[in-house]
Amino acid sequence: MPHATLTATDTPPPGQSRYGWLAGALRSRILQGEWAPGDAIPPEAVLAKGCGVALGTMRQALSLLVSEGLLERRHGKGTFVTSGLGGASMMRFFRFRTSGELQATPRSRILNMQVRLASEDEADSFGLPAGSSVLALERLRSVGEQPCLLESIVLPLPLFAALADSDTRHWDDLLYPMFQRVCGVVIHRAQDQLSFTQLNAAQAQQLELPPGHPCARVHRQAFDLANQCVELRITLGDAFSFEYTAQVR
Amino acid sequence: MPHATLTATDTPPPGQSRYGWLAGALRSRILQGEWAPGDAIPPEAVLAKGCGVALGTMRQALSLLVSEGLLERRHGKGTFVTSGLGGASMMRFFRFRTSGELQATPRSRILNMQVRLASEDEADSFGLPAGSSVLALERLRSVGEQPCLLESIVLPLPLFAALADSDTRHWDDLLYPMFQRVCGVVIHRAQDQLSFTQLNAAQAQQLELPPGHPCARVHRQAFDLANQCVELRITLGDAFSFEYTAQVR
DNA sequence: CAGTGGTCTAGACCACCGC
DNA sequence: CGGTGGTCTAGACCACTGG
Repeated sequence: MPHATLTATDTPPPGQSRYGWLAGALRSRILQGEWAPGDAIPPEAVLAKGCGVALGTMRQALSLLVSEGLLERRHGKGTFVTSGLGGASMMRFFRFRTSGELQATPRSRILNMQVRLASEDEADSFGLPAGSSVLALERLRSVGEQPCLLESIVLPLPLFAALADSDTRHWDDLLYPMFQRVCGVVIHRAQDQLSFTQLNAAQAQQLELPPGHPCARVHRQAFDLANQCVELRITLGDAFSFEYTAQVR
Repeated sequence: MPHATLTATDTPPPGQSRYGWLAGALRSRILQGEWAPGDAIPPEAVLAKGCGVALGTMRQALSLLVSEGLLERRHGKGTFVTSGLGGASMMRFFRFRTSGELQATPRSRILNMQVRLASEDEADSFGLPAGSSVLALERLRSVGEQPCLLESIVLPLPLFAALADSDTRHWDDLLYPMFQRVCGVVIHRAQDQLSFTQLNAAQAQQLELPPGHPCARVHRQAFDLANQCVELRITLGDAFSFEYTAQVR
């Protein structure tokens, strides 16, 4: 009757270390949804006993998952499944000076939403078969009355179907928490490719800048807990407002 | 007569963990030069015995210094003091297509070198008293015959005096290894602030681009092992060749 | 106070390296 | 082969959290 879910009693590590194997087993249980994001997993001592392994070994396995960003430890409270990226992280690349105040979360307006066929690259990124559908959005973000970022967002479609049927006028300013609430998708990691280009006529009009104006371009791929790409996004903003700090080593 | 240098036998941790205190002691001994960059420190077992502490505790202390980038472990060989940043790391921000081939280390030419008084900001960054001198350089980097990066470099002066007396025509293409060889300065970490601007007339001429051409600007502060800023650098390059990938989380 | 993660010990054995 | 770091154990005690 003890140990409800055991994972190791019968499976010696193949060519791996034992804690590496334990980490893999726990990772599967987390991705499979055994504990929801934000929930606490069982105490170390219980997991260790349940897997028939020493406490230190289990701690080493948990540390691996913590360093992957899948778990968070809170001293005296427990070990918790990560709850995902907050949201406004696009502003990390820009400094918009509206009228002296500090950075605020920009207001969002969806300019356009449509369902269309995925391009080859998109299907590839999302791991979808050729000919699949995606949800394509255009979105304008403004601080005060001033437009500052123009975004083009692509989402894989069976997954985000709930959004396609909703009224974009009621969407939140932050998409990632909404993705989680509405579609159960947790954004866990993103990769941003930065470059500079110039605005075409349509883009310039939306951002209230002259055509040909220099702009910074952020090409983002966002990934869920299972490390599957679930969002492609291109963000454009005034190049002179671009400012980003990178640590080397 | 055993244990040549002991550090812990008489000093219980104040409010810190024991491994944190051990890490601090080892950090001091490293910065003080007890082991040179690239050298191996004594084996874990010896250090642990010498400090009167369990092996696991010493390993925890070493792990801290490894995560700080001060030490590197090599399985079966030993634990080594970090030997510093390689060099060509500026190219991580640009993709210059010269004629199909991949990225090569650009050739360097020093356009100008002078000793001058430090600005207030410079003295501040370097931790120098007001009125100190610095070594100021201008440097052009080229791939093939094509100029691609224009750099303005400032170095604190008692430290880099050996460079002020040397012939810039014989300098290496990579500065950081040369800093280490000639001045004993190990560059360990850097912080790069990216932004966008336009070339003035003089800059444009050096880079063989039109004045006002869009360019990316990298403002770098480089730090030594003791985390002291020892180089300020501003790098300019064609904005449309800029390309950088950032990981979020 | 009971329950959690954090630190520490003293040992054992394994995996990699170079001679 | 001897020496190094890497893994693992079975325990003890400390420090933080919350009721």
